[in-house]
Amino acid sequence: MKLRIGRLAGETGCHVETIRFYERIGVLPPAARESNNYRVYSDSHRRRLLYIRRMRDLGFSLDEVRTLLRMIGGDAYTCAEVQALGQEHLDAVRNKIADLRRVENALDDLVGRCTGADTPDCSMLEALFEMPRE
Amino acid sequence: MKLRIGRLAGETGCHVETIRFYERIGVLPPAARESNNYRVYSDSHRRRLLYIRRMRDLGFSLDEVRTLLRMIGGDAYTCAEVQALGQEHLDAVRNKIADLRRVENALDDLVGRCTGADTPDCSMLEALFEMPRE
DNA sequence: ATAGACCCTGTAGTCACTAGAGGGTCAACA
DNA sequence: TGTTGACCCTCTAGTGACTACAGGGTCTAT
Ligand SMILES: [Zn+2]
Ligand SMILES: [Zn+2]
Ligand SMILES: [Zn+2]
Ligand SMILES: [Zn+2]
Repeated sequence: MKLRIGRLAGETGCHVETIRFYERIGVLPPAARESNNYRVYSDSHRRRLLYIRRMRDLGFSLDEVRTLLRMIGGDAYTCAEVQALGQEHLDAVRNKIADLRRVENALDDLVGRCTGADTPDCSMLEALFEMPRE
Repeated sequence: MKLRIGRLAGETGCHVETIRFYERIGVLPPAARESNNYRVYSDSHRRRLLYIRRMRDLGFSLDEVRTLLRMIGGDAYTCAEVQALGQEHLDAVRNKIADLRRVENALDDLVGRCTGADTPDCSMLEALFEMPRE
């Protein structure tokens, strides 16, 4: 029921420092304190932290997390707004994947030129020198 | 032949500040100076900068760039070493792509749950609250 | 009494830039 | 001649999302 920061970290799979960091920047509400000034957490904190971590796992920025938390907290949101936010982020992820695939192809091509020999002439390096930009 | 920082930036597609930054951290050798203290660049600087930018476009870190520049400069490298560096980076890129595709699938699933209605009940948010981690 | 596992605050470091303050230099134009 | 504007300079601080100390306090067990 009540747990200290180390146990909360263990149960949510994130570092103690990260929890304190989230409190400092305001995405987690301040924890209650024991008489020795140790933080104590309840189940609602644990749920909220898990929620934050799941959003972070999906690549949402802390700003986006804050936005969604505000929407939920105030109950002043619509499914359409949430969907728009999700779709926008999904588009960003897809763009990043496309970028990385272009990089992957270029790199694959470059590495493929290497003979792997123990000599100081490397066609990958030469190709890099002559490659056009962008 | 001789060009100032603004023109070098224009020709290489990078910002003036970035060039000064590269000089400060030592990936670009210090430029010569005019009597008014303005930096002057020659063709070898331009080639080196283009080379750096191409590596950065491929996602190599500045540390990796430094390593490769050192190898080339000293001529004390083998094709096999270069290939290993390239392959390692390619593997990292592929891992990142795989991560992002998992994220893409999860997000696609979540966004697909939304009805897009103007009401404050959203199955994406609910699913997020119940999702397992990792 | 002392070791070890916790906890606290506060600051600084990471990466690769980017932005800004506060100034100097130079050519052209009125 | 004065002034506008495009350049250039240095130095510092900010970005995101943590992470790593430094330098302490607290609590339990041996
Ligand atoms: Zn996003
Ligand atoms: Zn090679
Ligand atoms: Zn790499
Ligand atoms: Zn919805």
